[in-house]
Amino acid sequence: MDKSRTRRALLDGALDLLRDRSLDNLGIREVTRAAGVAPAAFYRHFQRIDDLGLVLVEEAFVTLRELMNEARAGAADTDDIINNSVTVLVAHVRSHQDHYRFIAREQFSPITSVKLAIRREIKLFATELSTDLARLPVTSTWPAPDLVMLADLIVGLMVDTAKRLIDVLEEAPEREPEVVRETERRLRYLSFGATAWHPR
Amino acid sequence: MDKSRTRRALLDGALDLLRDRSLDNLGIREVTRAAGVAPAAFYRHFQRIDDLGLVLVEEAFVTLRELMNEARAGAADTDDIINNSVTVLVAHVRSHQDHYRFIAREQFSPITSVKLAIRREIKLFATELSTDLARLPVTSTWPAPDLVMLADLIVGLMVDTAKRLIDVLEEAPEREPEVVRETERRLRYLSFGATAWHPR
DNA sequence: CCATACTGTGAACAGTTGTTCACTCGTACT
DNA sequence: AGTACGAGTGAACAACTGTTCACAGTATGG
Repeated sequence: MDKSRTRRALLDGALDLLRDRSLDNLGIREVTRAAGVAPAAFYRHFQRIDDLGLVLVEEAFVTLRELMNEARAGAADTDDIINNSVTVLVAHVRSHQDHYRFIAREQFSPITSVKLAIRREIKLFATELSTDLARLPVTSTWPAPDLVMLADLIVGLMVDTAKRLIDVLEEAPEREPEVVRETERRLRYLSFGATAWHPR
Repeated sequence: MDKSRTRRALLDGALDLLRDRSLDNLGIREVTRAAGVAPAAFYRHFQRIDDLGLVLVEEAFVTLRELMNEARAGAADTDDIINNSVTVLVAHVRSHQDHYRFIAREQFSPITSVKLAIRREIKLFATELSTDLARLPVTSTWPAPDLVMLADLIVGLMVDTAKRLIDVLEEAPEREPEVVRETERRLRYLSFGATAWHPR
């Protein structure tokens, strides 16, 4: 009947299974079963499991852009930016756990199309972040490559934090504040580094 | 006949398959086939595929410690340390590609025992690195937590670099120097950061 | 030199997989 | 009102999976 309806059911079912399975090992029959649909129905929406994966990647990064916008909202001095960013990141990871776990895991996926898509999106994300950095007083005079470098370092830290958060959330939730503080420290370290850095 | 002989064959066969498969999706039959051995033989050496994975993790980190020792060998001023470290890392990743790819990929493995083992080893690795950092002039006065933080940042960078290197090596080997230069810059950024950092 | 322990074998098991097929509807458009 | 489209079905296919089993061969130790 409603095409988009079962499509969503397939995506959600897949995302649910991907909680403790890798995309590489995700069976078409499993997904359709989780979606409450006949196996053959899968092919009305995707050709292969890879396509399903690509859609999930796209979805995940849509939420990442949401994150960016939220974080940009309250911008004061550097320290506030850091604390605010981390708070927003934590809240976001918490409410989109499945998507974050998925991209963290499939970042090195043997399914090349998915791996490449994720890498491309992360690169894009870092570029956007670097244009934001260009507006800050400390880094406003830096040339583009240096901005990208710093943005890459920050994004790497974010990915790492997301990974830690997911683990902590499902294993020892009471240790969450600890992760938050750790991340803020590291981020502060990176931003202090900017004051000592001589760009070329 | 020779027990350790087939055991190695199984490990090597697995490592070979893991080039474009995730551990989660690695079949026992596949492994025995790659090792040229009957399926049932697998159970003489490992109970489940997880155990095989744990052995591979251990092997990978043995080579990582080799790396550490090699890198420690030629230590001069900070700039030399950076260049030397990166050179050694590159050489090492090149000659142990399969192991590095494996740990990079399974760092987020759905197979929890393997994931935990990797995380534990990385943590240990960072701790060792931090005691090395304590010997450097810039960081000698830092308290332990700050040293660990910096070590974590560096290790994170190394993992990231290993990942990039593997991709570059099998997709566009001519761009290797580019990755090397990029990594040196980032590492230098992190070390410059140390001069501006106020530990507490 | 014999007996014991143990690695590797090949057959068998029931279960699951991806993919195709002709099919039945319900929907939307003419 | 009727028709053409296409989403979802259920059965069928051969191929593969993990695991067990009794057995064969060989090395080791008494």
